[in-house]
Amino acid sequence: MHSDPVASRSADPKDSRESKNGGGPQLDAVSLAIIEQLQEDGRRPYAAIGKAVGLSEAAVRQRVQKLLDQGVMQIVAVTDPLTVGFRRQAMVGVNVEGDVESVADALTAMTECEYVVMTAGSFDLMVEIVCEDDDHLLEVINKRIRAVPGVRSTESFVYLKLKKQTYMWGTR
Amino acid sequence: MHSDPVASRSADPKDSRESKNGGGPQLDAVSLAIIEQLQEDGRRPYAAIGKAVGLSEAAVRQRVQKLLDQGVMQIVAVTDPLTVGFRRQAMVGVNVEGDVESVADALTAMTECEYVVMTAGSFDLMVEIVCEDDDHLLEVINKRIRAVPGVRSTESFVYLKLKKQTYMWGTR
DNA sequence: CTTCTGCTTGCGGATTTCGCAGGAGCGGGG
DNA sequence: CCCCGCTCCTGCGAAATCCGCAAGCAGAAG
Repeated sequence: MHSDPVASRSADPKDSRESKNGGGPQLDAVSLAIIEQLQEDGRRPYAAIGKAVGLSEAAVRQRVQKLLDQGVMQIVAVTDPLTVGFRRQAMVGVNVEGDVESVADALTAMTECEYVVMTAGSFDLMVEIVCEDDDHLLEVINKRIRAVPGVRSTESFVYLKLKKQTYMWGTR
Repeated sequence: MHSDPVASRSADPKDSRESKNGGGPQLDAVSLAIIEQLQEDGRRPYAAIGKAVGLSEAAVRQRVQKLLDQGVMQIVAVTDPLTVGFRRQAMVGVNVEGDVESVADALTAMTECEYVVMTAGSFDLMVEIVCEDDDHLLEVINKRIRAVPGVRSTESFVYLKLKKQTYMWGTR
């Protein structure tokens, strides 16, 4: 099917150039190297980073600040959700009739949706849900997600065990 | 003397039994609050965190260090993979015959697998793949994953657009 | 040629990090 | 009961880092 609503880049009025994915190009090798350093340790001092990538401390500071301001990267603490009290997670595949992007926006607005991605394949959207317990999960999937206009059907994959979760893009 | 923005540690030591899962060193309310601070800004100074959670700078430093050592949390830079040069991503559902965990371990060992989780539902495993281009993705899915002993079948969902990616567990 | 952008060096002061020396609270023996 | 070991917190200097600023330089673009 070619009428897929993938053509967001031309028709979407609020498609700003700073949008998260479409436009984040100009990343040279040095910025890449800086990001790699911060992926190993988000608190590494600027001077140490500068030594590693061949830049002065001030230059690293400026580039990191710009990367942060541009939203290209963020420095945050990440945890295993189970450890912080969220016991039920699930990946939900969603089939949509009509505009996929508007449905995606609606799901993005839900705090329980940690991860929303438009996909090709037998699902139009994949959504990761993080909840506190079974009741919470049930409510989100059956009441909230399926209530979104355009959602045709959903299929749920409840997490049994998280085996791997890394943040090492670019550190290969 | 500090006020008490968060519940005192004497709340209830065995708040709720949970450590059954993949490793839940009981986290009290103060550590939770510290994590929340660092989820907003991974570089926030210890003194500022201490002011927010009602602890001294040194105490915050020790607790953060312990959380890091225990692997409960990590402070890292996260980016949109598209921005750093990985143009093809996919979620892959895997069906397994035999021991699911051994297959999961094999997939975990692959650098291209960013995310591996055992699930209930029509897939036994869900795996997120991050690749540089189409050839790379094709090779990983068709040559490497399907070559793992015990893999019965796979279904791929190629990412078209990443809509949301947050790391705000506990910050609700 | 001029402008603009980005990097470097250098500087000083404010801030933060870090190690270490106590001290308080809490069970478990003797 | 008291002592001991343990854990966690606090306080305090010393060292390192962060941060803003200024002047000079080089390359790219107009």
